[in-house]
Amino acid sequence: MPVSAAPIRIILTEDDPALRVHLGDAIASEADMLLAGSAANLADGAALVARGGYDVLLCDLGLPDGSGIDLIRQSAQRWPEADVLVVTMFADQDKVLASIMAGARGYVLKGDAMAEALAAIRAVHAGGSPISPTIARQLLRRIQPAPAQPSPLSDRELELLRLLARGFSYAECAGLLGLSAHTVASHVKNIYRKLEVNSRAEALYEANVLGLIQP
Amino acid sequence: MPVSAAPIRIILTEDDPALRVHLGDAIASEADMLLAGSAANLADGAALVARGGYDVLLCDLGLPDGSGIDLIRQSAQRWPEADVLVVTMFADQDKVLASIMAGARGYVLKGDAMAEALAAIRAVHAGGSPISPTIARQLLRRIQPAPAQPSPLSDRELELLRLLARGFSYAECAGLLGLSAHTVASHVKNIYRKLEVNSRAEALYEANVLGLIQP
DNA sequence: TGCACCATCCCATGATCATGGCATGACAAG
DNA sequence: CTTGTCATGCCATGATCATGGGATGGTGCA
Repeated sequence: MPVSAAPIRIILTEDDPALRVHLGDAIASEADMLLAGSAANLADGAALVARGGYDVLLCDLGLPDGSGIDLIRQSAQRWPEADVLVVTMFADQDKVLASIMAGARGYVLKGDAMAEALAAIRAVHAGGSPISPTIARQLLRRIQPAPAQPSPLSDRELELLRLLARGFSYAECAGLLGLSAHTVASHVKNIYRKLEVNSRAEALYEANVLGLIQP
Repeated sequence: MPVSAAPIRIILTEDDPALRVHLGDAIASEADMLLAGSAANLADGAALVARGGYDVLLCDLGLPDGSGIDLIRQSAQRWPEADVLVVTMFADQDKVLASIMAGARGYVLKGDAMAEALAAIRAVHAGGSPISPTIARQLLRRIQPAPAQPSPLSDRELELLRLLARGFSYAECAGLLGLSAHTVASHVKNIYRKLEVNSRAEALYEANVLGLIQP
């Protein structure tokens, strides 16, 4: 008979006492879960995070002494293997997104049945990210390449710009492209004119803003 | 009595004849959907895409004359407002991810009930991205910041590096930071020594690789 | 106490950059 | 034919950068 898996150790930061107790009780009554800590504010939550020893952090955002997003960030930095679920309201899509950008891997909706919350905990611990298609769509917007703008630069100019971005001197670029250094300088003049800049760093910054080269 | 909404115009690229007909029939029999075109290979699919006039592209990946990923890319570039769903097998998680990176907004699983496919079409058309928590997790890995490496640079050095990245001269940086230009040059020497580089562009490149500054 | 790092500042100087000006030939579009 | 772009190439020159060398005072650690 194999030994049972270790319970999911959960810490909870939630300032609403009723919800904190309700969630805490629900977790404590699950055989595969363990309530490893509970906090009512950011400072106490931060102490729990600093101490470690948890698999999942449930984190409310509106805390009396600060934003739960900071706590999410701390957890993600300090314990990147630990999962974080935001405890939030349905209307708070922007906040969910901000939390995800800070390191959360899903959310638990206030007002949902406890069974939903427990399922989200199990899902995130199992390596998933329980998010809605709407949130997923917002995420896709952040990772899918934008439709290409027509580039103001010619292919040759882009080729040279990539070398400049690596830090090669004109002479080195010339060698790499099989040109004269004078030609490189001529291309640079054209590139800077088109991008309306006056230095390499400015050009690289602008090219990055315009999506012309990979950052 | 309000007029009914326009049907979802769907084009389909799928080389398996049985599945193409099956999907096509399912779509055509839905009151809110319209099969706007059907192709059995990449070239015909590309012609459908080029013609436009569709809201959702259903796209198989393994086509006899090339990869459906190219078609997805074309659709995303040419018609960024159109939605794309990959037609794929459950085991093809890597391909789903690659498709999503190319511009798809969800997937339809071969072998699933038609009702699932139709639901996915409606979901994506309604602005969602119907993806599993596992796929979502993989996506999060791409957008969430990696745990910060300890930076070799001091805060002051980082502050200066950000200004250098914008293209400010030493004199300008000095003015902005309330320092002497000599001090700026001294900081630059330290920055370049720590990053083991010899020019601003090299420093910026390296800083970007190390995640020290935002690209 | 000694050492390293941080932050600040300075000098001197060679190397590189940036840019105005010039040129040629090829190609495409009106 | 004219014009503009692209790709290539050159000259001259002032501005800026990069860097070796030097300095001070403050802080933290062994």
